[in-house]
Amino acid sequence: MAKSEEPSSSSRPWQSYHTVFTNAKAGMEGVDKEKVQRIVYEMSKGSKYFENEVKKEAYTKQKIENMRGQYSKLTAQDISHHQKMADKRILELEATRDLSRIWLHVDMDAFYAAVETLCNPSLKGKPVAVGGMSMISTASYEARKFGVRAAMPGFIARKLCPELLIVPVDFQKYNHYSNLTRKVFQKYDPNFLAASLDEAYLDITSVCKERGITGGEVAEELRQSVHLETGLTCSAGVAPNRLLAKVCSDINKPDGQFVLPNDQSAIVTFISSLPIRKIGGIGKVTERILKDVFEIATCEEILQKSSFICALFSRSSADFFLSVGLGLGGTDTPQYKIRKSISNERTFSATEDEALLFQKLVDLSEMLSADMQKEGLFGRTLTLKLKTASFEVRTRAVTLLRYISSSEEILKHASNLLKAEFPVSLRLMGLRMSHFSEDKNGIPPDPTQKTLSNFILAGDASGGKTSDYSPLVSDVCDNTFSVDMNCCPTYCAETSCDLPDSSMENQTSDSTYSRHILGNIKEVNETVVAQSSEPRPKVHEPTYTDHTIKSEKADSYMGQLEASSCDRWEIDINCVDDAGSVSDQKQLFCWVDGYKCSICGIELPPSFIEERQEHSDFHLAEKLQGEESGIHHRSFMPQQRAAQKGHTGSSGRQKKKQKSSPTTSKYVPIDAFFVKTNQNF
DNA sequence: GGGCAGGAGGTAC
DNA sequence: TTCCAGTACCTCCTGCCC
Repeated sequence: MAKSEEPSSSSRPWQSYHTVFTNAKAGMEGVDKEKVQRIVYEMSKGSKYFENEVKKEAYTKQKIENMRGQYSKLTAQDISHHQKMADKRILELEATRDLSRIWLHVDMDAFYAAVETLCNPSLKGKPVAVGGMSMISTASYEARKFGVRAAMPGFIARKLCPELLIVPVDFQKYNHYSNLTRKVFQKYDPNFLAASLDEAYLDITSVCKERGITGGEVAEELRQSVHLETGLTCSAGVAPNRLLAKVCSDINKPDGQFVLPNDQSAIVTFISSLPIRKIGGIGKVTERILKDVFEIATCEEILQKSSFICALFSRSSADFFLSVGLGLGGTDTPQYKIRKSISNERTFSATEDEALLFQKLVDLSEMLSADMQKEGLFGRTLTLKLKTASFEVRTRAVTLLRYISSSEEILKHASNLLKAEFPVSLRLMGLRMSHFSEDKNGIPPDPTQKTLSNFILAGDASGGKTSDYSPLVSDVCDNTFSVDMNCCPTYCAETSCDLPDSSMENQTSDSTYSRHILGNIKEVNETVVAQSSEPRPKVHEPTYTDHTIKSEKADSYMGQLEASSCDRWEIDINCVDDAGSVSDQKQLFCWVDGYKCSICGIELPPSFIEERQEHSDFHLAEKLQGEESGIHHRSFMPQQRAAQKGHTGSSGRQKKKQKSSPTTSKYVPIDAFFVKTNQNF
């Protein structure tokens, strides 16, 4: 959008198409950047991907403009104040400097491509890329000369280098060779940190001391050993910390090494001219922000602009930048790394066929469950990731009260998240599980912990075992994907009934999100009959004193909510009036002649899907809330109170959901800027 | 104010 | 011809709740 409108870029529009593909990478020094940029631009132009990139670019520009505005508003007094803070912080950070360790970073050279070449010598000396037409994982150094690189689509790579040989990925092979390299690494540091299949950090302090040799000598020996064991070459960097070691390993790639002595003045000299982009954690966007807002291009300049950094960034971001300016990085060896999440995602041809999308979700659920079970993991936050046909990425999450791992349970909750997005055309779906149980059996780590979930569960003070879970997959399959597809845009198939007994845990209230959304209808003492082909259990007649909603009741709520998602539902309300008599009311909601509301007569054509949905929801909520106000004068259980408050949250969540659309131009506060601060450097 | 949750965005490989 | 990945981590924000 904006970029092609700029006069400077009108004759060469590709120059303002900011792609990572022109960024310097080892082996790409002599590449004709302009040519690469033009080809990438021309191959991308007009595609949905391109359009999305343009949107993202506009977002970044806005971010930069906002920061520039803040920057220019800083008064001399502000700057002086922040300079003092920065100086103080720099002293504090400097005090943490540890020059006693020697770190070695090993990086295999074009690992996947090298393994393929090793296994198939006919590839030697030829431009090789590992991956497919849609994406390339690694490119050989011969291919890099043409501008081909990792994370580039194969069809663009082929355009850049018509002779390019594209080899499919084979992780079995890479794992095998990776294990061979790791056996070597282990000899030098049994606790080495594997950053990926082809990278590792080794603390070689002890080896150097014990054998009386330098870091450079260890690196030389290790590289030879790796080559002997695998036939592959690697590059190494030796430095006092991991951040610098990683930078160093890139300097003499391929098959080379660089040593930065454990000496502060050497570090200062090294850092002074180092481009910020060389630092792990500073990517395309961060680099642009630092350059365009602060005019910072090298690490040294970070310190020169430290007052502005402290003024405009959050504490943790500022700390990260100042550390980079000082050449500080990780020197300790973490005892163990705890997995935080596990996920899988798949890209496919864009489709809005809900049955097809559901099948993909089934596959993902099974894959995720299998992966979790392999590692003995139980999680309670499930995140659905979607990429629309226009490359817009959405994530939708739900945190459950219980830790789960079975594919049925995953699918049940994932389905609810997915159906709330319908109708939608997707090209990618993914599932991520996080919030793992410390206990391998899925028992919450600390039931007394003061969390909202526990608060809601407090009614079950006995801590009794939850009832066996009855998979609701059939519900999901039968109801969710066969109903009128004007489905509810909110996650509403989950219910949030009162939880006076633990048996409810499984069937209900396992969604904070739904708790918010459903808070407004949950206190209604009624039975709602969904118009579903699925036979529903018979529901008992509730009374004043009947706070205990059994699982069947939960099921009926579920039916109600599913019904609310549709264009037609019927409420069958048994409400209790002040005199204690029970009245029976029925109200049918449907679209008469396909467009007229049976309740209020408003006309909305079928194409107004969201509007109709909102309208349907409105009547349902109106009805239920009306009854709620009439029948509930009794005191609430704690759980009920929580859920009542959750009600007010629904609007916030909904609002947020709307706001989250990437198409919405958002004002981004300065603090919204992100910088990765604690990687294993 | 602090913790939690959901969502977005950035980064690395 | 083909037409932009998958996994995992992190920070930050907003909104809500206690």
